[in-house]
Amino acid sequence: MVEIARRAGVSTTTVSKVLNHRPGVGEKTRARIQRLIEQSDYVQNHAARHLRKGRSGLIDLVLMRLEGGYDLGIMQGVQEVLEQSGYRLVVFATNEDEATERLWLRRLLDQSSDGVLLLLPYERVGIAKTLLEQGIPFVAIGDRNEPTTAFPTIGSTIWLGGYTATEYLLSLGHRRIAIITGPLHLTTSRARLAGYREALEQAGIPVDPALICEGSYLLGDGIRQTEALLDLPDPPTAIFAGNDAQAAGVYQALYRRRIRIPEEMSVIGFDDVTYAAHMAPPLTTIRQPLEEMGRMAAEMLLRLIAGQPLETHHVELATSLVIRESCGPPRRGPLGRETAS
Amino acid sequence: MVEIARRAGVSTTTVSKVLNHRPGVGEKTRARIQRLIEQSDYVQNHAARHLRKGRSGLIDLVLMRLEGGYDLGIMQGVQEVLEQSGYRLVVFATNEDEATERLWLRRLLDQSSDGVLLLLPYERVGIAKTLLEQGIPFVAIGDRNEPTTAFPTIGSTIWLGGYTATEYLLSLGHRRIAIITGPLHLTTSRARLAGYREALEQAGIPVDPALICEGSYLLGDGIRQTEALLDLPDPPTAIFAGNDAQAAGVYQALYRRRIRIPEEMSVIGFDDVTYAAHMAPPLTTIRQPLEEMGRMAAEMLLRLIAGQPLETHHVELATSLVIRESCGPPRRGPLGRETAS
DNA sequence: GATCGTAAGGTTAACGTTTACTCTAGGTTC
DNA sequence: GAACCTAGAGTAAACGTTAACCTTACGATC
Repeated sequence: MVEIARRAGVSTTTVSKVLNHRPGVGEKTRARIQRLIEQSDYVQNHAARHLRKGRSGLIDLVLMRLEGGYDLGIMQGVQEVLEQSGYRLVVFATNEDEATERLWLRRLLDQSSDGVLLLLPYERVGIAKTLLEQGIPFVAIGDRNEPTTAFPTIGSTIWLGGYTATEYLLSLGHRRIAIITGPLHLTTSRARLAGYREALEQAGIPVDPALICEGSYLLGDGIRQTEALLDLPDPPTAIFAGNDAQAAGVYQALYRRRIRIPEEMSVIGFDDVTYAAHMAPPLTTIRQPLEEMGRMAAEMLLRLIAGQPLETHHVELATSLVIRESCGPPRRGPLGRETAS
Repeated sequence: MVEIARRAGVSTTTVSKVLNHRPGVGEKTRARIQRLIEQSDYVQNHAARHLRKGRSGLIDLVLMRLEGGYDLGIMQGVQEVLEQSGYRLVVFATNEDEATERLWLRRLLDQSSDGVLLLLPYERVGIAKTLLEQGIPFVAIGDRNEPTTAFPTIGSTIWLGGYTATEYLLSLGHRRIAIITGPLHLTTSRARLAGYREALEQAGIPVDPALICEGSYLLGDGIRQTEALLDLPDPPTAIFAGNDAQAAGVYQALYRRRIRIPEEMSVIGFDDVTYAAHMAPPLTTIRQPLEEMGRMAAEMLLRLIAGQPLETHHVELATSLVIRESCGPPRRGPLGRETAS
């Protein structure tokens, strides 16, 4: 910069003014400096600007684990917005480890982040509280375990999703519908379950506790719980998986026993991650608009950082039913080990 | 920091020495300052250190697109290493767009990155060249289109993978083996194909050009090309997909026609991404040790940044055959639309 | 023609650290 | 006991940029 100033025969102040599009520079001088800047391969030093202006141009996204489902959809949305805004995205995975969380939090406080996107349904070390105290702008994505208005949140209509999924299965004629939930200490899991119950009750069907299984949103749970369900004396005709990963597990377990989808068993998922459409058969699922959630969260955060007021502190996007090919009318009769042809 | 210095009755210099574990401070003073630091919630300002020391503590990972397959495996490995080292991971997707690439490159030059991991098989704007010129440490992951020794590269034995996959199918008795490659302008795609050819030739089987389809590593290509293959007068008994995403496409196309895997068609993939094991049936595939590649790349980069010499500039990790359930002996007779029972 | 306003540009300090260098006091060596 | 060394601590400059404030000159206004 000094170099440019020298070459233009002006002070660095003037160059800085040009660079930052601030007034106080004559038209001719501005043009001349502008040209010089473009000719040289000068790039503003990030650290110095950061130090001086107090903005790092970085946004942290914290999540538990890079998994390629839910998280990836969100990340794509976030990335899209940030790319345009000039902010850079820092990704951090806590691995659900307390020490790692603490480490990250400590590092965050060095003012190297302008804002944070929290993709954690719950946390161990009071991240939200700390961020609030430190006045670091942040937005939480996905329903938080503690409903709060203290900070902005982006969610989706989970309860309704659970209701819709169940209602859809009912409409196909199913009466014995199993659900494999997420961990029930998470509100978001309980919301799905509540929607499921509500739909059943409205249809006048008693809720059978044997058909409610708890998973932890992992594929393995889908496998395990499906096997348990199949071993029931009166197995369900449809399975509602708490997320698409678990639905993939259901597929796998059914495949093992050579039970066909949807002829012998209907399966519905939740999330509509990228691979849901790619499963065989393509998975019918409740769509959460993940990318859009990511986009909105990023946009809200940017507004927060810019000090602009938010219209609402909690945005809830609509879930929707995506009908593909994994659900059909219930089978008649028991599950045969050999498929009826 | 000033505050701490004041409270300890010393100069900031001394505090700085303590913080950076440098000599020149008495044992007692050091302990006293140490205690004060721990008591206060002081965190070193990132920007100032960055400015002074010239290190940002940031590493950029550039990729074309967040996809959740190959890229995710690598990212996980990278993330793991960086987390421990104290570096933060900045993720950037070029979307294969020239303007976006250029934008990123320009931003990178503001010295806000200590190093770069390049997850691009090819690029539009000479990223590698620029990084080289600017002396920014970087490591390329995955085979580059231009074989080079100018910068360090992490790859895997792709050719051998292609060979092994084909050989495995041959060993099962297949004679008509199709391959759906990646874009043939990429060396890495051609390497798979070359391995395939070699295996066939060694087995004395003529290469049938009709069985070689070009895809672009996307699921859709798997679907499209499989359909083309099935419409052949003499369709193959096995399909070798250039990557697992394409294999998923193959699954989908086969599902549509109710062709069973592996009874009527064997499918083998490439990469062994997370979801390969979760497909139904679980996908037999050539494993690239993605996480390890990510880890190694990150470690090499850190060493580069630290100015330590590298043992080798090109590391090639071994691919391996992961046998799951998508391959079996070839079917006898033609493909029936109705499955033979 | 004196006064004022304004636009263009410069001076200087500051952002929070680190580091090269300096100073001081106390101990060691002959 | 003088010369020298060393450890502990401090001073001040520097990293590259920005912003508050100041200066100058020129034109407009009455």
